[in-house]
Amino acid sequence: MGGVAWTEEEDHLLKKCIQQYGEGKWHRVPLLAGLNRCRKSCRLRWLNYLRPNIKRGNFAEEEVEMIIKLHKLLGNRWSLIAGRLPGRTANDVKNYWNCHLSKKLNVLEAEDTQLARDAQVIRPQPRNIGSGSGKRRDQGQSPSEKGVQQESSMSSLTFDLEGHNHMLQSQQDNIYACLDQQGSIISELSMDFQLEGFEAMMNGEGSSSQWDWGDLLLDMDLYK
DNA sequence: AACTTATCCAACCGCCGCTAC
DNA sequence: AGTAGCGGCGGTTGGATAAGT
Repeated sequence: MGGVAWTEEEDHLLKKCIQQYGEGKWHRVPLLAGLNRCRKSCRLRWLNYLRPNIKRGNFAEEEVEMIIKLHKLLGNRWSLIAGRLPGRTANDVKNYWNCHLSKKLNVLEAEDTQLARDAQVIRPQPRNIGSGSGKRRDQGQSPSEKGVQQESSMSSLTFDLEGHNHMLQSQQDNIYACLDQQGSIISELSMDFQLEGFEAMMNGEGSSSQWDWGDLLLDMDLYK
């Protein structure tokens, strides 16, 4: 493997530790679990292998389609992509992409380039609403990812940041404009969390780590 | 059977943004 | 304002195994 493989005993110790103390505080896990591993190794082992409900084996056709679609929208944001594939880890998705799909992508991109000449795609503009839950990396991004972010940037609609209320009002205005652009498809979206999040935002409860405006806009893109 | 090449995937590495001090 | 520590992320590595010659 890429490093020193985990033994069954180490797995058992880590599981026991997580069950006892919960996730997080990874810097303490090696000590608490009695493992001679760094915090990152413990976290990775848990997230990619030991965590409950991890789906193993081949990717289903629907999953592959979803990965392709999400990658087109998000670029190499593996954790975000994996977040929408229940039971799959970011590492799994990344490995699958690198092994199976990256080659296919070149072919698809060539086709897309041809299609793009024939049809102009209209996308929602205010893509930087909300802070988002994930990290942002400017370095190490693929050209396609940078392209996605550039495409997603809202250069024409800048927020007046004088006051928080004003900003929230702007967010609402922009999302409504966005909904108009998308043909008001929000009412047809089937996934519960989207509606819950939307209602929560409308009720002034703010966004959570599970949901933000970016999620809504992404879902709208996926819905197309 | 022996060797080479390709593929898979677990683990590691370095960097980033956030937070607390 | 500066910085150390942390969690988290994407890119890369390298051993195991399968497939090909």
